[in-house]
Amino acid sequence: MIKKAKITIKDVANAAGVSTQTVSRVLNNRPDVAPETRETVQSVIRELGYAPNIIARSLSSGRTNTIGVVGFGLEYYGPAKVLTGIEKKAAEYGYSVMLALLDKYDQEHIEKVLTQFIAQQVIGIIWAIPGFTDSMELVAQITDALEIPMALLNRPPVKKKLVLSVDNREGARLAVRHLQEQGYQHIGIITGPMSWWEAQERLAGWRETVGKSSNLHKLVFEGDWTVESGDCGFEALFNANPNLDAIFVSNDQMSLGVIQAANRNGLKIPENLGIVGFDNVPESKFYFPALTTVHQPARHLGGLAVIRLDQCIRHEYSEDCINDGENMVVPDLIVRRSSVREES
Amino acid sequence: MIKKAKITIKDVANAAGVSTQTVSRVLNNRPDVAPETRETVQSVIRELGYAPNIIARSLSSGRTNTIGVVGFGLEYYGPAKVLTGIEKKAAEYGYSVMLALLDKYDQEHIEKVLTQFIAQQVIGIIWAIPGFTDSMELVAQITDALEIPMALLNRPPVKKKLVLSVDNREGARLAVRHLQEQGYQHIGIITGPMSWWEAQERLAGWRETVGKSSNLHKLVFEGDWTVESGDCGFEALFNANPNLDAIFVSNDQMSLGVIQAANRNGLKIPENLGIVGFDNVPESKFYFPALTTVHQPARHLGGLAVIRLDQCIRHEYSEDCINDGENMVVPDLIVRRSSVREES
DNA sequence: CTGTTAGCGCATTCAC
DNA sequence: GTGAATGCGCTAACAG
Repeated sequence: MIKKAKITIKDVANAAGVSTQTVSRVLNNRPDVAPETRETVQSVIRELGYAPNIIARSLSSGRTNTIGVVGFGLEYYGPAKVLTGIEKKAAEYGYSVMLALLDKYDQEHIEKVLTQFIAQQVIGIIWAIPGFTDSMELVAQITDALEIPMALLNRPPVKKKLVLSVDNREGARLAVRHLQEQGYQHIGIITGPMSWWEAQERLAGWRETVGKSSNLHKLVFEGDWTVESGDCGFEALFNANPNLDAIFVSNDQMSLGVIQAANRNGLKIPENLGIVGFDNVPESKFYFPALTTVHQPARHLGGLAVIRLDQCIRHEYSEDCINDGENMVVPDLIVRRSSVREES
Repeated sequence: MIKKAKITIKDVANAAGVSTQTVSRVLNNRPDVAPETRETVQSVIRELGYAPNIIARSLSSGRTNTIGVVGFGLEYYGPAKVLTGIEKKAAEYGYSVMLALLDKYDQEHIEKVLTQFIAQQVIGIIWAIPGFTDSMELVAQITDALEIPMALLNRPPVKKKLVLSVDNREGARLAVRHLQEQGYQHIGIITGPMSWWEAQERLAGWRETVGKSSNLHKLVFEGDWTVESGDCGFEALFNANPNLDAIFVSNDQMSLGVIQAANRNGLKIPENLGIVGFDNVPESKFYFPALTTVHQPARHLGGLAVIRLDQCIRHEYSEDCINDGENMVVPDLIVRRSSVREES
């Protein structure tokens, strides 16, 4: 495969009979070019099939238009949707997206990814990794030193940092209030792993809403997001609370486990047991019964991260005026069969 | 936020009392540097926290280490896993990954993405988009003109092109043969949209295996990958074939629809109806009953794409010696409850 | 409005 | 082994 020598701005300039500078102006849509000159240059560009070398442009101008995205657990629905939202909005804003996936979450791997992005001269970074409370310090420490605009997703607010999150606590409140309105009285919770900030927030929202009781802890089971753990959670909660009549389950996969465990035990949903999940994965609509669940606007969150990051990059948004409220996206409740008792 | 002036190779050279070339040599692990000099330079690099500017390196050397990945439908399990496989292997091989997502599949959008990648000087491209037969021509035409190593995923073999696929046909054969071995006699199929090559291949594998019959077409229902269409497919197939006793369903989501339709109609799985799905999504293990399904090694496919692309880039693998067999990854059957009748 | 000069940070020649 | 010159393709700052 013989490569045609790449055509450069110089070739275009020669062919058009102008200087490279003029071509550069046309490429960058500068106003100070005579309309005819512009036309001529543009037609030459088209004829030659010229495409500017972004690498050279970046080196010369001292800035890239690449944002680095650090992702995690793409095989899950939420993270994949966040990434989709990021990419779409980035493309719209003219940014390229460089992707790095993290699976180990220690200093070595974090530094490696960040070093790579810095070497690539990314103009901003989106840290699309769930907040694990056990490594919060580590991330803060490393990113503090960074002098690149950075958006952190789904973790507790940090002073002077751009953090964007789904309002998990409010989502949990919505779920529990709905169950209460449906007449359920003893509402348990299956949480995610407590090392996840999101899991903690959902638990907090539940706790706020169910009210006080001396035996609240008996209503809590810590799962690990898997279907299996939902199944276990069902068994454990019922053993501890024979009069349990509803469960707020912190994600949809675990809800599936609960549904199946309930079926196995001859419990009717929603008559004997009300269930609300979290995520609104596409399948949840087709669980049996259809699952009431909290919809996370994950895609919107990703898009918003790009918008804010862009504002930071253009110095139109500073850490000093960060207001948590505007960087919280609010989930909403999708009511389906699993939590609605028939009128009798 | 005051930016420290970026430190360059020059700063390192000055601080170490050597020339920039020597630093460059150390950076690139060239052999022709005195051990002591190397040590000195390395310690200076560490002290200053210097990180090489990859942009400058790329311009100077005339090659990047960036591969462009064009993706589609990340919110689905398969594509997300493929992307994960690509990223992991790319990182291992020292490539950066630039990601672009396509949702519209017309000439304009395709060209836009490709133009962007070329401008970014990517050294190779992975086209991780399902083969839609209605736009096969378009892609071929556009990529033919491209003089960049390129891997195409999950589409029909093209002469002189690097194409990597899951062996969908073999996957379907495995599924149908298994059903036959379990004693099922009348095996229908719910396909994906026939505009997808993967759907066609699964259909072909089914057809090869079920044997001849004059009324084969009555055993086929075209779905659209959604749970809903699985439900519809169940109804349609049973109306057309009262003696149907098994269905090969072309993905797991549709299988869920079938399972629920069967439950609703009082049909027992696997006693009255055997089901085999395709994909092996994590939930399929917890469907009720647990779903027998064809596991796609999607992650492996992504990794293999990087390996082959790397070989092409290094000219160790040429289009002339492409052998389809070695670029087909073979799925395997995960046998669970939904297709295994108890011995009586 | 347009051209000239300079330099981005690094790697690739070649000298020494 | 090491250093000096040169240029990658482009844009910024000036001059005209």
